[in-house]
Amino acid sequence: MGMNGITKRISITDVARRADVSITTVSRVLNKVPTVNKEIAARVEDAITFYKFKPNATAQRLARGTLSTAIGFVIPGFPGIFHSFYAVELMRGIGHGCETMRLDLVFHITDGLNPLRSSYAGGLIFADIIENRSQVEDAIADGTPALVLNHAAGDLDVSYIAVDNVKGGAIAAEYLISLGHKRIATVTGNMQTQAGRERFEGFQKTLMNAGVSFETEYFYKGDYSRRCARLAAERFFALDNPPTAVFAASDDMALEIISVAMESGIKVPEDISIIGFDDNPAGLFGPIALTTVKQPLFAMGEEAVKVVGDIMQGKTQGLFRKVLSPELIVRESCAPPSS
Amino acid sequence: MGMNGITKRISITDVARRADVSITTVSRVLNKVPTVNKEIAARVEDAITFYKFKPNATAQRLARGTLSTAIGFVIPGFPGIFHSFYAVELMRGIGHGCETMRLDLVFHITDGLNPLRSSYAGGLIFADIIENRSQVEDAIADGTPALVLNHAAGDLDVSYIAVDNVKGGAIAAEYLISLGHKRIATVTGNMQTQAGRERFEGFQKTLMNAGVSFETEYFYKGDYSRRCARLAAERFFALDNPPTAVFAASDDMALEIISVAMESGIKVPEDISIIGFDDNPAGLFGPIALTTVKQPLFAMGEEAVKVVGDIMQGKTQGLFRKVLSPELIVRESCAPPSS
DNA sequence: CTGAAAGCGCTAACAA
DNA sequence: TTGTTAGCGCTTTCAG
Repeated sequence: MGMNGITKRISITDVARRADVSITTVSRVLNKVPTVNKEIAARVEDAITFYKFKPNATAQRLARGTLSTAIGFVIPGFPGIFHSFYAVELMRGIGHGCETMRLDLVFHITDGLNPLRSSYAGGLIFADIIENRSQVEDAIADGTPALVLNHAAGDLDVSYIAVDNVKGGAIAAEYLISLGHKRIATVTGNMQTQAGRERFEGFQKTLMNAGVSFETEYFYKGDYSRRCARLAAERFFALDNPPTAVFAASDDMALEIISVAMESGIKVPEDISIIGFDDNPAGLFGPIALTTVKQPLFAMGEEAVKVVGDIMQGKTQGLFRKVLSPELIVRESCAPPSS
Repeated sequence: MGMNGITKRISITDVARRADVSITTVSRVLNKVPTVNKEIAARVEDAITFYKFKPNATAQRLARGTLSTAIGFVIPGFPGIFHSFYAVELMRGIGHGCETMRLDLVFHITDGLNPLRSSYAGGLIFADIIENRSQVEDAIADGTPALVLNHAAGDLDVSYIAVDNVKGGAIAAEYLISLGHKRIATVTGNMQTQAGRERFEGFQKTLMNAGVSFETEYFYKGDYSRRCARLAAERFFALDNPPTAVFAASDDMALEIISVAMESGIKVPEDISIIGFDDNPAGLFGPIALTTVKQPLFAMGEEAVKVVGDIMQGKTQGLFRKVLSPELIVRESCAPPSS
């Protein structure tokens, strides 16, 4: 039970007084400058532990002139963002990057409307641009190093690391077509996201180019969530002419579709092929290993930190832009159509 | 294409010079002190936008004497932590709490071994204590306001908000017993966590007290993940004398067990009852709504911020300890045994 | 090897 | 209403 009382915060001066040295010397032992007399150093150490003294990090930064060592990670706070494999992988990558670069990681879950309270941050990483374009613009305006993930914001003067989602959608479609499918359905991602729109675009174009017709009844507008996927699956399966394959814009959705299929006695991949997007390890378990399109989320997050960190530290300048290629991962959930 | 060149960081002095006023006046308009002459204020504003001046947050803090306004959230970095509904709900609650208290949220994903680089933080919230007990002890030692979530750390001089997990396990067992089940299995959570151990303890004790025998073949040591749950389910279902009910220490696991059951043609709840833990909304979708034991994760996170924030701001002192009660949520996945 | 002194960029009395 | 003057707590020359 800690004793109470208004304990005034102790500072380097108190320590210096108690050790009977100057504050400079205390500062030296704090910073492990080797040229301090052993005995004096010991005395200082004692005083430090006596007072449980912890240097004021703010004052240190100001004196050292080190501008903020924190990176802000801004994520649109729409419900469910956290529950997506996408956001979580990004976080892990960013967390890891910050750990290795010794940067602090500050989270900002935002509605996108209020201007970010971002004064603490030396750099900003945006998880995507959804309704928060103005925040990105603010960052650009006041010169804060910023990078946008998973959204090739070519119209803004900002760095980004994105994935070629058009290609991703095309890869899925091509694979399904190559297997011989003609009746191919899709559940899209959230169409507010560039990724969602582009995956669908690549998918649809590829179908057209291959001369595979795309019925509107094979289209379901989703939002990456399992819930939507279930609804979509139920609708697809009830069709007079059900699809023989479906492309889901996230693995979570693909997995849910498999569940619905099994519940209805529809066999995967014999009766229906399912391909996902993400390469979520959850796809490895379950009844059949999921065929999917992989995107390197963790690596993106990690690289984002490196880029922004380097700009913050003045090692780099200018815009950094990179578009990564997604990759087909063939497992067990797709096969040629039987009907 | 930004012009390059070593642009020296501009400070309040530059702005003052350009607006031809004292830095105090600039400071005033920065802080929206109302007593500034309109015209002068406008001149200052101009200078500010001209230079794209942003006050140095570090210097502001030092001058204002406001100790850190950041709360650190420390989560053990074991693989999969992020993928659990548990961690994610906590995060949401904490994120929300910080937003309303206007505190910054700094994440620390830690292996538990290295002493936290936590100088930035005015307070710390620990997601649990797993292998990072020493970090909690450090915080206590240097007087950083700290709170542990989901772990009643009575042996440490620290605040906590926990859930009565013994009771949670008991609630699940009681319900199953009341339905008439005699062959009840369980997949536990990670036994490194207090929650995992206590849930099992409450479950087992209740069975014993009710005179329901508990076979070791009905026990599977899990880790909250779907993967373990699948393995457990496969083992349970293959038993000569399979259980008629199973208690899973997380909804994720419960959901996976339902999947395995359906794949094997076992009907839920007719052939087997399943009860989970968490009240994960995912349990609402899927083929049958999941019966579960609810714990108020979001609220815990939110309250934790309030507690730590108040201590940081000197509004409160002393230890705060609270144990919340879990609650039975009856839905469709449990029924009396048929055999 | 140690200490005095001058800031880091800003805020906050206190005067004017 | 505005400016002068001290600091906030620490680091860092520069002498000694």
